[in-house]
Formats: sequence, C-alpha cells, structure tokens
Amino acid sequence: MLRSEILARFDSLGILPTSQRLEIAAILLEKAQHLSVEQVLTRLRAKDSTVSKATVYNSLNLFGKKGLIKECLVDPERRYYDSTTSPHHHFFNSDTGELSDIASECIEVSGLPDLPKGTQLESAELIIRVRNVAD
Amino acid sequence: MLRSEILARFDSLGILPTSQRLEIAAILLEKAQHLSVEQVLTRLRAKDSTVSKATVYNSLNLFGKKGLIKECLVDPERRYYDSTTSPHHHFFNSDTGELSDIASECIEVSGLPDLPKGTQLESAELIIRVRNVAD
DNA sequence: TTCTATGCAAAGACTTTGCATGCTG
DNA sequence: CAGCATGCAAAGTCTTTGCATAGAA
Repeated sequence: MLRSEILARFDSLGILPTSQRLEIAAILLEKAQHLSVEQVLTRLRAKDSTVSKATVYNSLNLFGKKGLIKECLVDPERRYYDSTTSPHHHFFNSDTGELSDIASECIEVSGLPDLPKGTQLESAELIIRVRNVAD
Repeated sequence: MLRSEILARFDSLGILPTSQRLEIAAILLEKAQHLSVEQVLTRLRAKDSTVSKATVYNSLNLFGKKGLIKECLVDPERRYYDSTTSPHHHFFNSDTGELSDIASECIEVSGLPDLPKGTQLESAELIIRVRNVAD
C-alpha cells in the first residue's frame, strides 16, 4: 500500500498522520496479515526504526478504535491485529499460533437466538480452532 | 456442587486435590457462570480465604488444561473462565462486559471450507458481540 | 529418607498513564 | 503565543517462574 493511500485512509478515519503512525501502518497494511505487537516491533527494528514499544501499543489501539485494523482475540499468548477489517472468520492453529482468514461469504449461520434484551448486533465471528494431526 | 462431586471430577481428570484447588473450584463450579481471575479472588476474600493470586492463576490454568473449566477469550480487558465445558457459543456485551451462553444445539453453521492441510478440528466457537441500544 | 508435586513471593512481561515536547492556528 | 495532540519513560498491572515446603512412596 502506497504512502498516499495510507494518508488517505488516515484522513478518512480521522487519524492524525505522524511519522510513527505511518511507519506502523505501512507494516500492517502491506498485505492481509495478522501481527502481534512483538512482530510489529521486530519489523520496525529491522527497518532501523526507533519507535518505542509504548507508541506501538498506543497506535495499534488507536487504529483498532478508529477501524483501520481489527483486534483479534484468539491466542491466549498474544493479541493479534488484523489488517483485514471487513467481517470474516478465523482458523486458529493452537499448535503453531497461525491464524488464517475464512471469507465471510462462505459461511452461513442459522438458528441464532434473539439478541439479549436491549442490545443490538455489533459483530459475529466464528473461530475454528485446529491442531496439527499427529503423524 | 458438593465437595464430593468436585473430588470425583478432580479424580477423573487427574487433578490432585489440594485445599486451595477445592476452594477455587467450589466457587467456579457453583453454577454455570463466567468469572475473571479478579472475580474469583474477590469471592475467595469474601470467604476469608488466604489463597494467593499466583495460586489462583496457576489453578485456573491447570483446570483449563485438564478440561475442568474453559478459558474464554472475548473481552480484551480480562480473561474469563467458563464453568460450562460442553461446546457452546457466546454473546458478549461490549458495553457491560457481560458474557452469556448460547446453547450449541440451536446453531447450525454451513459452508465451512476445508481445514488447513495437516490439521484436525479442535473446536468451533461463535462469538456474537452486541452493545446496548442507545435510548 | 528420597523424590515429586504444590503454593506463593518475587521476577518478569505486558500494557497504560502522564508529562515534556512539538505542532497548529 | 496559547492550547491541544503526541511519543515515550516510567509506573502499574497482569501473569509466570523458581524455590522453599509439604506430601507420597
């Protein structure tokens, strides 16, 4: 994703563009992927960036709140951030920690009970946990 | 749940019964519920128990691994432990943090793609996030 | 008595806060 | 130049580790 495209997305979501935020966003938005804070930091360091860990946390939180990326709660070990924000589902391999997308168009869910009283739908996500077959 | 029932479940799952573990299990297994570490600690203290926080963490982790309870990753703020271990789904109210069960019999999922190569199914869980309707 | 398992203080990791700095109008 | 937004050091919180102790054989 080009710098100009990131700037445009920042602008439309109301995220003020700072050099640190651009660096972080460039890493995440490079392609469809799931990265942890640690992975983002590693890639920043690989590029000789000096952005602090705190700023990575704060930026990812901000991006999540603004809808630039999606926070993924799947792995008890770490929090992932997903560059794909459209609704979709996940496979999670609990042996390897790998997370992969399932397009939401494939999936059909039926038999949902009514939402709890006084609430409205926010999102529906399916998590399919798998493990490696023993060989 | 009676002390004798808890002992029987410990035994069948290979959990050595210590007084601390029994106290913690008694709180969780009292009824179908979702409790955070903090909530378990508060209830222990209310009973004048002196079990340490570390032991609560270690015991809940052990119970989860042995299958006595189920770890629930839904709320970014805290980890919940679910006394219901049979497969089921969840409503999560992101305004209040409330978590409620959806019986798995109600739900039908179709259109699932093949599992990633070399993996086998472990579990499938649906998380329906809701929020309070503005009034 | 030796060996294994356990509880928890202390260590470590993760995440957030609050202030110094820089930017905007 | 006043006022707001931001980055990050430092603080705080969450979770795990490693050892002293208790229990089993």
